[in-house]
Amino acid sequence: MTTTIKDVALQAGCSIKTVSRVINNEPFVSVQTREKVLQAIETLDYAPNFSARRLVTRKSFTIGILLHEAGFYQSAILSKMMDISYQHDYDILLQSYFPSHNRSRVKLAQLIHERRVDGLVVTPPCDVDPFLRQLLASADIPQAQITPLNRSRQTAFVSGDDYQGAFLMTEHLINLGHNRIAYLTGPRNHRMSIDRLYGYRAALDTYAIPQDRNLVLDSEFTFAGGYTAAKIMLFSDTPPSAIFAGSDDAALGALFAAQELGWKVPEQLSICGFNDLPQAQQTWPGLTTVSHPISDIVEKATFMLLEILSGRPVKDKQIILPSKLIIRKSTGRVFE
Amino acid sequence: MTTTIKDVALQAGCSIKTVSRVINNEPFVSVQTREKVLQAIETLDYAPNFSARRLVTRKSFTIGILLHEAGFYQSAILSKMMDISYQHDYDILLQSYFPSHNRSRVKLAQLIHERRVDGLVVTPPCDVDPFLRQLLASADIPQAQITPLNRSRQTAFVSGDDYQGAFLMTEHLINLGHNRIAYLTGPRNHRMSIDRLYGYRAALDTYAIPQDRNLVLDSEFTFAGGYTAAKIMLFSDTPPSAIFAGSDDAALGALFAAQELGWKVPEQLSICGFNDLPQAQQTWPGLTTVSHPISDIVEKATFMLLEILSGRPVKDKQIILPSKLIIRKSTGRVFE
DNA sequence: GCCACATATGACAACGTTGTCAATTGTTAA
DNA sequence: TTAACAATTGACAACGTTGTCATATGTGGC
Repeated sequence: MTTTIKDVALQAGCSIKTVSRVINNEPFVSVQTREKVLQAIETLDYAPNFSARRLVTRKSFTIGILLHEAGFYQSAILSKMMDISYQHDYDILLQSYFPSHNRSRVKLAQLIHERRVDGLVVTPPCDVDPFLRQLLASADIPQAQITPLNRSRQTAFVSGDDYQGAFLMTEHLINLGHNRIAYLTGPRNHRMSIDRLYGYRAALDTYAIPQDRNLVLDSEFTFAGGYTAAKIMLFSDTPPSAIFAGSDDAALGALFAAQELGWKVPEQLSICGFNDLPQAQQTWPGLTTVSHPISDIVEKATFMLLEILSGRPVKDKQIILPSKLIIRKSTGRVFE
Repeated sequence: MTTTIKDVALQAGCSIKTVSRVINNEPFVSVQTREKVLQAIETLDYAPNFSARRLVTRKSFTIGILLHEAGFYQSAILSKMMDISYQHDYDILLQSYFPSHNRSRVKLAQLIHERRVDGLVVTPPCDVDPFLRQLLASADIPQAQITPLNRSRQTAFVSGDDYQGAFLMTEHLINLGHNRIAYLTGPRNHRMSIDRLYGYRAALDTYAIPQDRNLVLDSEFTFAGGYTAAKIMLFSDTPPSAIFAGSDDAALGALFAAQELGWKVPEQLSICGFNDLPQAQQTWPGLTTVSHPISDIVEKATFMLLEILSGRPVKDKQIILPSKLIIRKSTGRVFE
């Protein structure tokens, strides 16, 4: 039998309501009484029952995090979220979401409906699923999105600046003397993939470098995608002198392909990516990339959600953080 | 106002208890009544309130997962756990644990005390902390450990075979002609680190290769640890012809160091690791390593926990899964 | 000495479910 | 026909909190 608030009240010689007041730091409890209650709590090793508390307050003190897959990007997100919620006494509930998977949708709808979570942090690429977007839009639950697919909605989000990052990177390559720069895209329905493509194109235009359709290859933001795309590029009659992959995963795949084929990086071929995953600096040569400040992004998004949950007004609900160039060893001057 | 069981009862023209019976699939409800109730649930879009249900059943239908850090290993664990709990209708609660961090301990104790989770999956390296071990041992809560530090206790666990894996790897190197094989350890208080060291030594003994103390270097199971240790080794007067790192992270660090110093892998130096992380095959040259079947381990551990939770007897509570050699390009014949 | 008002406390009703147990109905065996 | 028993149903009390409201108790101003 676990100890309840009644036991504490009995021990402290007061009513359960007074104990409740002490627990919740409510005013109007005399110092002596408070002391007695705290003493009793200590003695009895009492802890309030969350289910009861939740039942009556209609809050769960839990943040749900919607995850599609569990990769590096996601673990970086989780890591930061754990820190923040740890400090704010919120629990974190993991909820997997498989796009276009009916059971998944039903489960999420239940989660929201039953208020098992007070708020939701949505991670990419969950929101590629139109059903999910609709569900979230119509659901009456506080939410914050991390680098969402679609920015037109009214929901709160925090994102990196994909356009600017890609511009910077392309500019960096141009400054190194490259004028045949290949770009490996991600899925065309990912906003970030398109934004990066536009940034790449804008930089080319700015420096008056003609666009070459053959240098833009539709791919996936994965190791395998980058690997395959790079091989296609490198086997072509007029290979590029630099490959800019839209994600680090793809860049690592491209790097692997190049090394497998015996190309020297960066002497014969420059390769760069986007995101600055931990692997980017653990590979040889270190990968030049664009930092995507995921830790900041998650921190801001989670904090935003907590603010919304606590009822405080949030002034800026849509934040885009600037990108930064991270130059390592995988890019270099063009070698004639 | 959300719909409750009362609304459903009213709509279906029966008592709340009968509705409860239908929800919980209890017997002794006539087909007609069940039908009416289901109809009402459908119409009203009703979902039971978890807090109320938890309060009365004293169960939370939630599995807690204790994590120290959120790295790759951990995200592999989460990924699998999400799958399984998804299928079994359990929620997953993330709980961070920072060893020798007092607040962390208090929070965990509360979590258990308040029964916010029905059971706990403990991931490494949380249990290096003696306080945690004591807390878990004295806590009356079902738990399953993943590759625990200490196997002497009565708790359920699933682990890989570290000794055998290291033996196989060392044997592989010996068969390639190596007789100066360095081994980079992990922390000495990690059982797995020691087990792997013993496996390495046993293989040397089996093939009558003299042990050389200078070839065993105390390190960390991290990229930085492997990097530093490899540099020390490679700068020595009598460098090894092969470096066996006790973890893939360390092996990747060693590989980076070797490449930075201009050593050709595997022509001049063989490098191998342990765990078969995804990066192991995304680096060039691909890393020879020992598979640590983390997915199976987590599946078995989680399943075990669910069995315990459901009250079914678990026959084998301590499982050690065999390791397997994964040969890639980072190891080769000794080059004279 | 008394009123007004802030401080301090408790009795009791929620919250929405499941568990207990009694009551009703239907069915089978003697 | 009736006893025995299974199937079906519901009334009501938990579960352990917090919210509401009423009731003390002190305290300062007149």
